[in-house]
Amino acid sequence: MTSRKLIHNMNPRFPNFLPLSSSTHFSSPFAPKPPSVLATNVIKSYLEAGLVNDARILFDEMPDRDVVAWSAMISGYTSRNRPADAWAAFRDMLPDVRPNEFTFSSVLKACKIMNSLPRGAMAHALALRHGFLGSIYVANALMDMYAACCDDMNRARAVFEEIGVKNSVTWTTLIAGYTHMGDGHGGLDVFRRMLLEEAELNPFNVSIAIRACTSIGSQAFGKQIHSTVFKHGFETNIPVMNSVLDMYCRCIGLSDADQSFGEMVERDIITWNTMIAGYEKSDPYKALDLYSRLMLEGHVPNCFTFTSVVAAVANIAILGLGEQVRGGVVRRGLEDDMGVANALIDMYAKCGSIVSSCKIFKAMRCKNVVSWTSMMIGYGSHGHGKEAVALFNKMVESGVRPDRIVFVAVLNACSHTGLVDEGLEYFKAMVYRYNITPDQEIYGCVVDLLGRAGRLPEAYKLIEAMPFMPDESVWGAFLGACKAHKLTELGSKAARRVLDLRPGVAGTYLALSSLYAANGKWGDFARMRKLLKGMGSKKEAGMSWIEVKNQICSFVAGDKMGSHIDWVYEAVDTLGLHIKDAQYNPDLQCLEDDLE
DNA sequence: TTAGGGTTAG
Repeated sequence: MTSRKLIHNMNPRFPNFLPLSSSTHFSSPFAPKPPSVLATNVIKSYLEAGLVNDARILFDEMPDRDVVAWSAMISGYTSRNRPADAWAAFRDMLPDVRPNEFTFSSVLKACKIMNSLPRGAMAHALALRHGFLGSIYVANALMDMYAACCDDMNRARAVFEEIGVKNSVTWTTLIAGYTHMGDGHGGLDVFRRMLLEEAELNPFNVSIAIRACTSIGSQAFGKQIHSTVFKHGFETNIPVMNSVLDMYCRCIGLSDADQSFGEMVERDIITWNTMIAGYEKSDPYKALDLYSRLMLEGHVPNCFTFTSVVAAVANIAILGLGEQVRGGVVRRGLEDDMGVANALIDMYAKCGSIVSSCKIFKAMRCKNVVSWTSMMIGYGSHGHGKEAVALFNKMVESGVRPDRIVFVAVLNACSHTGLVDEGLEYFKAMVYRYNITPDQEIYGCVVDLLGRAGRLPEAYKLIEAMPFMPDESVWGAFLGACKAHKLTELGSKAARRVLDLRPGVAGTYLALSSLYAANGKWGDFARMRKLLKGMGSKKEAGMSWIEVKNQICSFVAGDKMGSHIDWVYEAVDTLGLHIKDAQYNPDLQCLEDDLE
């Protein structure tokens, strides 16, 4: 039966409609239901089936829409991710029908989804006026809304403290509020208080508490809660075990995660996604193996799966493999997902095809700050610094607010393109216009920016003015610049600071020795080399790789690659000729350092 | 006849 036909059958203007007479008694279970109840039931069925517009048509044809019908419609819009329609319906009902606690809990959820504090606060005021703040449903929904819409937990906390008799949802909502905001310690504090007040553990509060442990990297608490999982028999609950797996992947180790994964009797797509994300960086081949296995077991990969699988391919950097995975994305109609598209931009750039990155980026209908950043980093790593900087300006023009990571990208692009003054302007804008507090990474970028351009006194001044102790990455950038510009005095000063922070790092001694060599200080050079030999530790080799027929061949300076080494040196000679053609005199000293 | 909390990415 089509929805229109059904609506006609239900409509009081049609003869087959059940009439509502004053003699009808509703107390008996066999008594006919009033029309509004029947209509609301049909509306609910439509909403459950996802036929939101049909539900609305029927709703609009109802002659007497009571609070239940309105609440069902508002709740339907909210659960079908149409929060603006839910809010509009809420406003429309107010002049005629008095909302109840069901209405408020649904509309507050809509405010949460819209991330709209003004609307949420208005709903709060109305709930107060109508006297529904005593409802635990309304109070919990209010807490949840404030946790999602505010920058801190103060308002959510105030609502929580006002609740006389808290239930398990109250506790879980507050713990989740802190944890999702990034305050895992706050979440765990509430969890501890919950235990002290002898509230019961359940799979909801346990899984969010594990997530809180993961967010603060607490192995001890994480393991402790994992043992609680067994004590309470939650090891068969999939969301709980998914949290446990994620905690092992991020905080403890992949082999432990693997063990728990193997012990799970039942798994869902999130289980597989968690493991794939866990392996994506450290063992991308294993991540791809899991991807194949999940499909063999009958699961359907989703956008989360592909985001991690595409990232794994980016780490392997085989373009052919990337094209295959992209085929899977397109087959499942997921190419419009923002997360997947962002991962594809990064993957293509890392596989060497910046043109494909550009195509994906340009085809995106919606872009977020990650999309712009991925494209900028792609341009930067392909030597197109000016394009990266231009993209930053375009991003700001399009109304996207830059975050700290975008500034890392634009500062790196400026640094590699020699746009020093522009880079300094971006640094100032970051601090004063966007109120982003620079961290070690940002200072490292600015030191690198100034250092590459030879403006080392300014770089040194900046380091001295830092409001916290510079770490080895900041000093490392400075040392690199001293080496490039052959400034021995400043360089050895920087090296001493790096060694104070991280003693025994071979790379620092190596950088220092080449600095001495570049300035003809052979005595100091010999002393450094002797020290290095005595340390017995080696600098981590910088590795290069090339894709040949879908296979990756990696090599380091001085590598013996059998018969292939001749090809490599031939290619290096050709490059050398090109470099000289471009009127550049290559510095071969650095090559010899690496060969030591 | 209408309402609630947890897990995966960038």
